[in-house]
Amino acid sequence: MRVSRVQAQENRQAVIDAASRLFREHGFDGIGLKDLMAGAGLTQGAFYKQFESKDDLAAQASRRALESALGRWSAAAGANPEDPLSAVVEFYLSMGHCAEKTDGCPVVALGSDAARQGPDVKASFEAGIKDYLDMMAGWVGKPADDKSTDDKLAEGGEPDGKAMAILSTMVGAVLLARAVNDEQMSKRFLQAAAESVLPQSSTGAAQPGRRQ
Amino acid sequence: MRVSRVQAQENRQAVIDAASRLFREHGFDGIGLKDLMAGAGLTQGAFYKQFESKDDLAAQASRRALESALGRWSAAAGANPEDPLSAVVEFYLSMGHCAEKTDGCPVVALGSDAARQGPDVKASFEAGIKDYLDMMAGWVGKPADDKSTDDKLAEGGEPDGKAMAILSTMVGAVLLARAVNDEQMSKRFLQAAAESVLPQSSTGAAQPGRRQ
DNA sequence: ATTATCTATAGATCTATAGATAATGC
DNA sequence: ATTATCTATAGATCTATAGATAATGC
Repeated sequence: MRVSRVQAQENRQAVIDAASRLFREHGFDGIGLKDLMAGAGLTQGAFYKQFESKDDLAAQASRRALESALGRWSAAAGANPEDPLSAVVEFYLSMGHCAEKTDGCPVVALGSDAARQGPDVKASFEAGIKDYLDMMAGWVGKPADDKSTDDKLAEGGEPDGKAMAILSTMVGAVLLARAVNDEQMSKRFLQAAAESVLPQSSTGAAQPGRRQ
Repeated sequence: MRVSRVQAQENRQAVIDAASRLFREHGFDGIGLKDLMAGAGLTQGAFYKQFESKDDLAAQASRRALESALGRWSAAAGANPEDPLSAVVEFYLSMGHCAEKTDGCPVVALGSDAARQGPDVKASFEAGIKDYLDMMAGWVGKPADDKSTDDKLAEGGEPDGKAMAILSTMVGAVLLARAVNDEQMSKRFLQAAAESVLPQSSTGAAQPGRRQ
């Protein structure tokens, strides 16, 4: 039954990957160790050789989820280097992302839950959120600033307030859009948020004010 | 052991009140029927004479939490009739509200959870969110519009996009502020959001850019 | 007679641990 | 010899139900 050390490391990564999706789908309290391990094709008994506790896995999986989300931002931005912010906003504030709880933004899927977790999970979110902000900082406001959010906070200075406000609007809009039954209302939230953070351009979605 | 019908109705309301706070504190999956009933001084056995299921209570408690939150908006707005939006924003985007998970905004405390719930819970959130938007609609944009968000959606028209964007920013900022360990970062999120939704005025919080 | 609440319990599930197994790694 | 995973289980907790109790409401 024993596997090689290399295989054991691969198993560990597979559990973290599966958990990063399963937690987003069901919440930290909505899924048990048995199903988390089954998500990687293992049984519950192998859990405690790999992780200290469920909380430990929650922290690892949160970090993984945020990293994966940042990768999608990166991909969206790379597909439109002329206007990366618009590209990210268009993807993030879409009905597709709104419906995609399992693979979508972990801040929306687990933000309310994270607020109730211990410092390890919050540390994962904090690091991931700083990565979001650092990426956005290159797209809004003063373009020649390459300090990280961490550096700015350490200096007692300002992290990019504009990036923080835009991220808040995006996260809040998807959270609200997912909390209601009315799909039309969800669309309006996404559209209103997109118009608010990209005031100059049309948002690609249904034209505001147009009827058919 | 039996109590009067009047008392039974009071007990029911007490359970809903307690649950509206306990669910915000622990999440829908983070607290059981025993503790929910104990929150109103009752035992678990009385639950199913009062509610159909835990999901049923979740929907009732969500409605109650949203109503209570709207009451606090109303109170904040009434305390400053000259500028009700600023009054609400100042209260909502404060570190006090950020720390106050149990009695704070249910969209922030339970939004991620609500997205995973059934249509009854989402209906409670939808109704409460529409109430938020209707209240804000009087403070932003065209002032002479007294149509409800429901009426606007029914006509296929626009609910107030500005109100939706502001609400998204406020909700997202508190969600993000609560998901990180670093208190300084939390403050920055609240401040950045306040500056974004109230661009003209100073925000009462620490002066941006000032050091000591 | 009805019924709101109580105690008690069924049956499932949860986190965490214990001991067996079989393949790795020395 | 070590150890990653397995099966099995302890002990707690979960939702939901059953039956007892005692006060209400007719």
